[in-house]
Amino acid sequence: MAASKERITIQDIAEQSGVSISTVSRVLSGNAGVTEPKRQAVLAAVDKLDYRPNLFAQGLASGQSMSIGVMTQNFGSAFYDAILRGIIAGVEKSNYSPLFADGRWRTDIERRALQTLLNRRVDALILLGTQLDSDDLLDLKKQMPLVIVSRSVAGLEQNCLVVDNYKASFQATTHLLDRGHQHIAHITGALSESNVLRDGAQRLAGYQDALRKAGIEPSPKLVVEGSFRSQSGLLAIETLLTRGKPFSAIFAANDQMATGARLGLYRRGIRVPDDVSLIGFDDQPHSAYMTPPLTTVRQPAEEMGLMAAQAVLNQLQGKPFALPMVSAELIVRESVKHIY
Amino acid sequence: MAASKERITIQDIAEQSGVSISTVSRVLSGNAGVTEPKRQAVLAAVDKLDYRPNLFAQGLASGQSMSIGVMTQNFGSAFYDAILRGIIAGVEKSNYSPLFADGRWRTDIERRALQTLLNRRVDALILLGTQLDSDDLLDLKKQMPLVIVSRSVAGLEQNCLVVDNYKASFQATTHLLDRGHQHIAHITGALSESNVLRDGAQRLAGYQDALRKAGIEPSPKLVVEGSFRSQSGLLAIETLLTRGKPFSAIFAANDQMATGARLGLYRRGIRVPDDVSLIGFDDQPHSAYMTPPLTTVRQPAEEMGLMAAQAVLNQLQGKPFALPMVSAELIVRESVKHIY
DNA sequence: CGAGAAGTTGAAAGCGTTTTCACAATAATA
DNA sequence: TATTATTGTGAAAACGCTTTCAACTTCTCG
Repeated sequence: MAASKERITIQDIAEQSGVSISTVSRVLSGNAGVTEPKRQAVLAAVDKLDYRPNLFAQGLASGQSMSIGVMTQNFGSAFYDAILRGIIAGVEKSNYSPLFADGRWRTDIERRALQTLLNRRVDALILLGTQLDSDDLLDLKKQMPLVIVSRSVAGLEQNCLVVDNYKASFQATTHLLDRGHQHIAHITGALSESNVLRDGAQRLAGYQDALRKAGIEPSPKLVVEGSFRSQSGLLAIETLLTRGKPFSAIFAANDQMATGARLGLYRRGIRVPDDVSLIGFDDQPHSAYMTPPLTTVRQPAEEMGLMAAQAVLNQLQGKPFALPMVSAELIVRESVKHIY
Repeated sequence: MAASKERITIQDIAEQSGVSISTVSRVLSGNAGVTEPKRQAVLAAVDKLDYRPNLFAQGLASGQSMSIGVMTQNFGSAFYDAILRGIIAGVEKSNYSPLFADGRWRTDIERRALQTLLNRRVDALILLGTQLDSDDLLDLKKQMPLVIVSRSVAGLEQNCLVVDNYKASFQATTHLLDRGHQHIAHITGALSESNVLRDGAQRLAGYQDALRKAGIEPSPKLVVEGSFRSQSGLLAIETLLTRGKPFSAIFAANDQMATGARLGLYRRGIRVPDDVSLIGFDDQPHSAYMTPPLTTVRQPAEEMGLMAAQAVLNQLQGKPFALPMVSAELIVRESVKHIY
């Protein structure tokens, strides 16, 4: 565990095993032939002295940092954190290690964080829900392997890993319809924020189209714009109630807002699911423990992280890679009532 | 934004400003006198060419990486993530940048992750709830500035930042007593896990002593050991109910278990707080949105991160530093009923 | 058996900084 | 004014690795 007193270098290994440092470097990097006996000798020395190459020296000499920059938007977001875990797992068995940064959903902060990553000479980049504009992204893409998760960028479709929000949302709404609900409200995610977060818009579209397909014309009175935050879910209930148009179910564009909505209903003494049914989106860890447990749409976040990591690794090795559109899955729990 | 085509080096700056690279280095690092005109010239060149020193070269030459290793135990834990955010904020204005790793509460994984950090030559370390044994930690402490958050280690008291679990727990229990509760159950955190997670034990002690102080002998039948996970909170309700000893309130050692317990009560048709009152610990973001909103103990996680960062930065500069025991605060919401 | 191809190897040249060293220039002291 | 400190400065030596280059072996094949 403890690093030895004196830093040992490639020179030490060379002496210990009676070869030149070039040879040591070669056996360690593996990209050149070395006769077996020398190879063994070097390996033995490495093992004996517990040698660990100096990454700075390696980086300086080779121009590679053996690290992959990963930009999240918020440490603490259940969805993104799960992706992070997936990325860690995916990168684990490679020689690369991830370098994290947090954009905190603010373009200026993200740009600064990106600079830090770039300064550290990351060899590749994984961007989660980035706010950067497409020009910057296209530029980055030219410089190094790139994967963008949870946002699709025109011209970079190859490099984007997104879930089919529309379809998932369509399904969730259909689930409600199948259970006999006719008057279904929707709390949207943030809609306006320029190019970002179009997740919200896609989910809204899925909801509307599902309704139409069932022969129901979506009513503007039943959709209220949220911000993906719990608070906005709470507020949405007030708005909905004030508008006075009755509804028997609510589909929230994410679990946080569903949670907020749930509290709003509780405050008004409206029972879930007896009086109003509720569906969320994301399947946050705690959603399974809500009262009642929340029916929601699960995005395979961890798997997505894994896929992103794999794709980046493949690019790094010049191998082909593909990022299919991943589909989400409805998790049926107890927040939806069957109406007869 | 985009890095220029050709990497520009200190050499370019030297030429552009008509001085030697030594001088450039000096004005940039600031630790040697340079006459004002040259200084200005260099700065101008740096600005003009948008020069950014190569961190590898710097690291190699100076032996410093200008990075601080930060080990968390789980991306996705509300408490730890908040600390992470605090650390980021605290380190932001310095020249250092954080390097994150995830120990996932598994000693072997943590050791490996630590090695990665060490290989990257971090200049200092912040360890959150580490599982490493004290010998390793003492060893690390000798090598570099170190701050350990949320765990106290014998011989390293100076370097540990912990919250007063005992006191907070005592207060939470007292709150229940003050509201007239006599039969208070406790769902503990993980107790047995060797040296780690003694948070659980401290919270248990606080609970017991508060009871005793009120003249109530704590009953073993009312405490059930949990694991800090939601699931164990759910199970605990079953255990408690099976034991048959009545209780009017539950104090869970964290919010996750409180959430689990809440679901358990819901399943049994036991109302909160009408039939049973509930208190948690941690004040997770979503706890404010539970039904009913959960009374809980808030640890100032983000502030703790800030303090940890500051302490590490001070150490790095050879300045004195201190890590006071931070105290938690009871957040009264709606999950506790006043019994008359 | 001999010529060229292929495989091994060490010396040495970077990679882009920081830092030591020696020297020159300036300021302070006598 | 002559000496001695003090500063400011560039050349050059690290820092620890990768990679090119050239030399030397060892194969292959006609």
